[in-house]
Amino acid sequence: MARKYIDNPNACSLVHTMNIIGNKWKPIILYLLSNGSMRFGMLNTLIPTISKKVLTNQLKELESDGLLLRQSFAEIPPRVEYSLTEKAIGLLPVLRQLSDWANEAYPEMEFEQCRIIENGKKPAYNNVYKK
Amino acid sequence: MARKYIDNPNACSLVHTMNIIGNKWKPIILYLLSNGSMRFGMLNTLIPTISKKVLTNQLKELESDGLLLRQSFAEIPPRVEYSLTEKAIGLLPVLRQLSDWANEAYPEMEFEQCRIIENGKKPAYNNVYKK
DNA sequence: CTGGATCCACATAGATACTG
DNA sequence: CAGTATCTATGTGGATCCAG
Repeated sequence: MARKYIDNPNACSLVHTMNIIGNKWKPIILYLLSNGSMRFGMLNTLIPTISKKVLTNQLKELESDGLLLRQSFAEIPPRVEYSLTEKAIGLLPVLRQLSDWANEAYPEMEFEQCRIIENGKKPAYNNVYKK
Repeated sequence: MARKYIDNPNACSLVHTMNIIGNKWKPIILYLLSNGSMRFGMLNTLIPTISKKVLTNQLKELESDGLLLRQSFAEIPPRVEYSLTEKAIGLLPVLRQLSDWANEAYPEMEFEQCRIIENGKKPAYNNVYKK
């Protein structure tokens, strides 16, 4: 037995982090917003395999966890812009390290050939989004 | 619109990382094994709210993704030891940064009061494991 | 002790249609 | 355009029993 007592604030904050961003879509949403704000429809276009319902839900959760700012403009047609909060911006370097780790640990995956979207068309190899 | 074309090996490797470790239990399993190998039953004791079936499944997936080494000893009663691979060890610093981020971004959570287990008893506040 | 097999409950995802 | 509402399908998790 390795130990009987584990004092692990780190484990619990790690769990908390994973509860917030540890799923299929949220890291990608944060990544896509890292260059600036984006509209709902653009996010949906850039992540072709997500449904509107799920995207809506993910954006709500990210907003309620303080990672996203939602700005709704009273126009016709309506416009909603999503952008990262400071909290989320602080997370970007870590996300970068997570992707760096995958590139090193799984060189055979050849991630450099992977695109989300090219010239407005859906990619032929978006299978990484399908688990 | 922020951009029409996104060249994002980082996004895809990030997705891959999250497919591997981005769920409720796997980061905790990796964290618990960071000090050395551990048996199945000990992991189950240290994560009281996981069922055997799910723990088995998580361990299998981690093993097939090259993060865990599984050593089965032909004894009676049987003994199985799990330990981290080099690949997983390379991930530990990033996991540490993820927990650091949560501590900074959510100071009100007071993770330092959170334990997985104390002196062999189940903790009174393991709610962080229940989403 | 370490699981595998089975059954069941529940939550989530997907598809479709609709609305302000 | 940016969602909501509804229904269904899928799958994941929990509990229990069984096996080597």
